[in-house]
Amino acid sequence: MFSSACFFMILFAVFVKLCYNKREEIKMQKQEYRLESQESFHLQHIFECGQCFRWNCQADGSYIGVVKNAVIHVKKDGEKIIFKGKCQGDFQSIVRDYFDLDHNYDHMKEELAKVDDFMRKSTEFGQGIRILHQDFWECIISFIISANNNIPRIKKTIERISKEYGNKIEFEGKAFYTFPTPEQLGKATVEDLRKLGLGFRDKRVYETTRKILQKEFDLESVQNLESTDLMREELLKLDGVGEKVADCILLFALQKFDVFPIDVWVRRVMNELYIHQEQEEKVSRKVLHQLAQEKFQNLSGIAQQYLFYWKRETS
DNA sequence: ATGCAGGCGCGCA
DNA sequence: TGCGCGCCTGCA
Repeated sequence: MFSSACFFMILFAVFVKLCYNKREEIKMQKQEYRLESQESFHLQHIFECGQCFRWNCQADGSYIGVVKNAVIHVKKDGEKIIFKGKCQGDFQSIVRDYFDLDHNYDHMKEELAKVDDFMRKSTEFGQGIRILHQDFWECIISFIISANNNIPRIKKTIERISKEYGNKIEFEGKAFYTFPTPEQLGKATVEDLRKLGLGFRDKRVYETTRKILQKEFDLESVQNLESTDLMREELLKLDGVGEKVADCILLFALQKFDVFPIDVWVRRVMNELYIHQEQEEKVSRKVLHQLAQEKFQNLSGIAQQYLFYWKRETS
């Protein structure tokens, strides 16, 4: 009698546990979108210029990544670009928005090339770069994780978070996982995050998620603030978001092309080209921001991407 | 093996 | 306001 009661209790506990772990199943459709040609669109330039963490190169040089609730496989065939994917909603508009296809990069490169010879060279070198229009929430968490970290490890960590807390999508015979929503990530404790390899960033991610869930930081209203400075000010209130991370979020999620994120590489290249000082670390952020503003003006963020990619790939 | 990687937050002047 | 330092972890 007692043991059978025990048995049912255990069964019930297992059932509850299963329900708790069960994740939302989403109705997905396979889709395709083709472009006959597109200015400034080189896969390696786009995905390896350090702006994103969820794209992986395939054996044939194509890339697969997860964007919001979609899996996208993008491949170039000469001038043609073929996007295949699985998503809910309009695939074409997801692709056009994410790959920022309605901005003219040729025009921006022309403007930057006029600045000086360095910019002419770096825009030629990274000729196929585009600034991806990334999800605000995902971008916040991803760049908090990027602090004092390297790209392979950042990618691994984000992958683990998605696998643990996101939704599964089957595509081309493989499993992919969406980046968790704030609600989904909110299930993780600091200890859970530590186990996923976030290191000392665990508390920062936990605290930022909490602030967002409790609307101490409202994702919608911050995006609708009237100036970039006000948005930055709000971002800086988040745990783990300093100037560099805030600027990356503004550039990569909110398309603030005039924002100039300064990391060690950009510091290095700016010093090498424009400052010529032995102790590069000593040049203050303020001076570098002023310099960028003077030279690149409203295209500072774009310029940063070309410089970064150029420096990374040639040194 | 020790240092370092796409910083941040803290304590201290 | 502006510095210096410690920090998880994995990889060279």
